[in-house]
Amino acid sequence: MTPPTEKTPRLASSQRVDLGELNTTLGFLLRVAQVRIFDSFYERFGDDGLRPGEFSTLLLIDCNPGIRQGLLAQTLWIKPAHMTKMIRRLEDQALITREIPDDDRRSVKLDLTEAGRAYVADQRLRHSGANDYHRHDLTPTEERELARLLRKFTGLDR
Amino acid sequence: MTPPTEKTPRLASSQRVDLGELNTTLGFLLRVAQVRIFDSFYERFGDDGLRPGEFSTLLLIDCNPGIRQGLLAQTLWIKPAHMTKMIRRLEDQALITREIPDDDRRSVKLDLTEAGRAYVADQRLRHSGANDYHRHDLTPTEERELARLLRKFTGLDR
DNA sequence: GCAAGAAACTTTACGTGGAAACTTTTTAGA
DNA sequence: TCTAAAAAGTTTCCACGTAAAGTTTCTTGC
Repeated sequence: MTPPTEKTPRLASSQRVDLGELNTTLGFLLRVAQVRIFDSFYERFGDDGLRPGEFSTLLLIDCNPGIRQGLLAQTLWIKPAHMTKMIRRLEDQALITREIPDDDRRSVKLDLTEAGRAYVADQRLRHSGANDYHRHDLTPTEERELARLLRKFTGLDR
Repeated sequence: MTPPTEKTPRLASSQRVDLGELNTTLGFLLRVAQVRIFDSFYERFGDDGLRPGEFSTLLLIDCNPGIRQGLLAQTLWIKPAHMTKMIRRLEDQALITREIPDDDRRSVKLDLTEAGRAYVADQRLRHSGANDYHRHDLTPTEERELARLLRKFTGLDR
């Protein structure tokens, strides 16, 4: 979703800046957190050309075979116009198949190919493997709590 | 930072999708949270044409008068090339002033104009005002804890 | 004190994701 | 059943933010 990004230069001993209320502004904190985790993602997966949106798309098709393209887009909060392009890329790489079902010929059903399943299995290992992709200062408990709060904040838990 | 965005259509009773491991994937959760909060931001501030990045930039200049442009960019994780354009826009609106200091004529020092200070004061009220911009299911305690965890996750607390 | 390199932006050109309009298929209403 | 409206994707065009290269000003080593 975000282009592979060059690191923003970060001074070893950056002058002190008063963040003021940004320190407690969720919008700001969420953005910084996302920049950080996306950078980590590209550090690990950038070589493959795999992007966060593609990764989550593949994972979701894997968990929900035959899912309709629109529902996929809604779930991942990806705009339909963008989803169309992403799906085409994945199809070009022969990772997924598109099928127009007879019961509704407007829609598109998606499935992983054999190669797609293998690819997902492989990337999944790299993603959850223990290395510095997940490096941060949170304890495992805090990490789970952060995930819980985010699910509640987003409404994903409902 | 993100363009004003049309709402992704969200079905009232969306079919159930198995999120699988995305349910505990910080990258995914952070992205969804950010989409959500940016949408809220535009709902409230979109009319003014004020964007999240501009808002935080103005806040930071307000708290750190005379801050250098590069340090501002580092702090907000905004790329220098983009910061240049944003600063120009804000200068065109006469909200800030750019000054080339004599002790280092490569750099740029930033300050709010009188109009800028008034504008920030005004928007700050709207931003922290109690209305549905901050609507979510978190309790106040949970919201503070979320902010704390995000600061720790990002390293902003160090 | 002069050249070589670094630092702090700025400019240009581009890629990604989005809004709006379009196509095709399905549903609803008369 | 025939037309109007809605639904699901797709296409086109555009804006935002980035990378890479360029400019000017400092700094450093000789």
